Amino acid sequence: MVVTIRDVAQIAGVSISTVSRALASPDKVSAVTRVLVEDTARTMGYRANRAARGLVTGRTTSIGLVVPDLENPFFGSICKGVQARARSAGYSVFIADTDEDPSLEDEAVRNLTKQVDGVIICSARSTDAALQQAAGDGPLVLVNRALPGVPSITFDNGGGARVVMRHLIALGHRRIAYVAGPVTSWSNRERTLALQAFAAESDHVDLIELGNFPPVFSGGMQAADLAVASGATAIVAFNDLVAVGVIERLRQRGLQVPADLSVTGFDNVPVSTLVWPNLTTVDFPRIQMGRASVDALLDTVLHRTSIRPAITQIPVELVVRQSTAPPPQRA
Amino acid sequence: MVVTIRDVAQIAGVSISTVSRALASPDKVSAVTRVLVEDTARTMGYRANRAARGLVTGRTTSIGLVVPDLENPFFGSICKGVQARARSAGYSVFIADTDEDPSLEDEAVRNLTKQVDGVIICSARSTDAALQQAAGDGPLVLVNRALPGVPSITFDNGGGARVVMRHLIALGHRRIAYVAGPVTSWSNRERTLALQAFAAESDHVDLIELGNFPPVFSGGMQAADLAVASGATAIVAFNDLVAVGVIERLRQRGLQVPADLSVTGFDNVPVSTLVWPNLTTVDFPRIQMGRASVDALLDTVLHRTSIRPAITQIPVELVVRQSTAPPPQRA
DNA sequence: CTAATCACTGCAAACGTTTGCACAATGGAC
DNA sequence: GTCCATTGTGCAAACGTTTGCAGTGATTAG
Repeated sequence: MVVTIRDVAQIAGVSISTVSRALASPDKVSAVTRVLVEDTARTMGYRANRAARGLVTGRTTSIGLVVPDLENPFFGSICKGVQARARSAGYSVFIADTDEDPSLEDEAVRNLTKQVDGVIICSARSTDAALQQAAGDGPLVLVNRALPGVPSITFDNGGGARVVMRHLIALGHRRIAYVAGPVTSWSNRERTLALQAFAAESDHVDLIELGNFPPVFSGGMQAADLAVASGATAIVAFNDLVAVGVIERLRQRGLQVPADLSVTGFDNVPVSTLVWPNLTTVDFPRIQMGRASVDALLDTVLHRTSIRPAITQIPVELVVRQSTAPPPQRA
Repeated sequence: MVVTIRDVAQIAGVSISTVSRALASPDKVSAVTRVLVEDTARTMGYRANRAARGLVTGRTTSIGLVVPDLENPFFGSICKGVQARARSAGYSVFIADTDEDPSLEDEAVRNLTKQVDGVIICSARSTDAALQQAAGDGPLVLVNRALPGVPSITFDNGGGARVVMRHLIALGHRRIAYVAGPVTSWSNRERTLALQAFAAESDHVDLIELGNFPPVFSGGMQAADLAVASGATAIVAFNDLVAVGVIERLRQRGLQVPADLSVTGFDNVPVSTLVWPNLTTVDFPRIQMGRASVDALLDTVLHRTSIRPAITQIPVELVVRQSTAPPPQRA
């Protein structure tokens, strides 16, 4: 039924060791046998059994990827990057969607750990302790979350927050409202701290924190009215979806963006160019991040680089579109 | 280092066969040994090596999922459904993103076939012949594409197209433009045929086919002007993204939706509620489709049901929102 | 009390590879 | 012509499981 290395060896008239070597490490056999074996294998449609190979080598040439929500385009992009890089390195990707549930996340990691060469956890919702534990059980890379002692790839959230503030202040805004994301979100914490710091060291700039909101459209709808009441002339939203929600609510109240208020987002997801006005936002190169995480993981796996579990920070950049403008002139 | 079944057996004071049976088929050992083994295994942190098990059983308890583009939320949802259902059945999911490239798709399928129990291909871009071939190499389920002789899960594209037409005609529209998707798209073909048929059998209804456009925002931008020139009062777009593009271009030209023209989409992706006006569209229950595809696959894998490679059709429904209204009164 | 059945457990083979080691053949240096 | 190094190949063990088969007691029927 299925063709094994034994069949190839028999047809080619060599031993199975030779077949194995011809295909895996071509420089260990003579040129003529290599060609012979390669041809035989190809015509017979032979593909090495991964389970058998994994059993003896102890490696699976596959990695695990854990994400909170595959439906969220933010994570979709990261998956895409991970998948592409993994393939080009000859690795396959196991995927696990945790539905934003920390306990499912822990379980997924535990399940994966023993059956892959390494695991990438994206925007981990789990506790530091659980992650430390997981890192001890096998190669692990954290994406979009930093944890000392564990290799981590993050976006420069602080830099993104600062460049947004600089942009708004340059436009002339002095009262700026922040619609924060979930308290449990690591990146929200990073952004909040950077916004506060930047506001504190700028003259005559007030940062108004409106509180924490769900990181989705409806969260923005909720926050918009608070922002208006606060007298802010610019609103920094936790992410693009929230920004879109804010804009929609302002529209309903008859307020114009950016004429009456400026609004910014984070992430630069596709929807930011589908709404009117197009969003000024901070681009997070997610595919690149996916790729970088695979590189970091394979680095650990292959070279056993337990030396420097570095925290890599990927630079981000401001994308200025139509949702920001100078504040309205005081009457 | 890593704990094997042998270690568990030794500590528990039983043979490895007993450990294996206690964990895999608990009814084959006595109650007391079962508990003993289970406890020992748990405290030792034993997890069976999948490769070893797969080697002897010939099954991997994992399935492969091939999608054209993980960044596309349409496929993200399907992945989510597949993943969830697979987990609850004890299966893991290998994922492969083909970047919309048919040859990458073929390769991905070939790579996966030998290392998983079955493969699900989502919106296959490959040729019928290649798919037939793949179906011969192992269990295969097609999603969002129908192929005789291969188990397929599809949306009721025809039904969706008809319900849109009925809605627009009921509103009073008589000149309806269709912005078609890629010629290579199976679902586009299905929708086109249904629209044509429905228009043909309705009195005084003209279906204006504007041609094929990229299934994205810019495709809608391109098509909008043609639609206006055609004198249509309603525009049926191939999908939601195209519909959003159409609306944006109409807005730029000072035309109001739905006052001047009605616009509809397909898919009901999240963005359809983020734009103004919210889109009237056809909801495609994608997560459900993902789940159904796993069920179909496991059906084939487990019960070896080569009897009826059925083509399952998932019903769809119209979601009426703000982008459709009666046509403007003739002056 | 004997024989037969039954429930439980252990032995050992098998799954398809990779790889350390041994061996054979070849070629070059002296 | 001898010796050594080099190159290429094969043998066989090992990886961690599952599972058919056989064996051991215990239980039950006669």
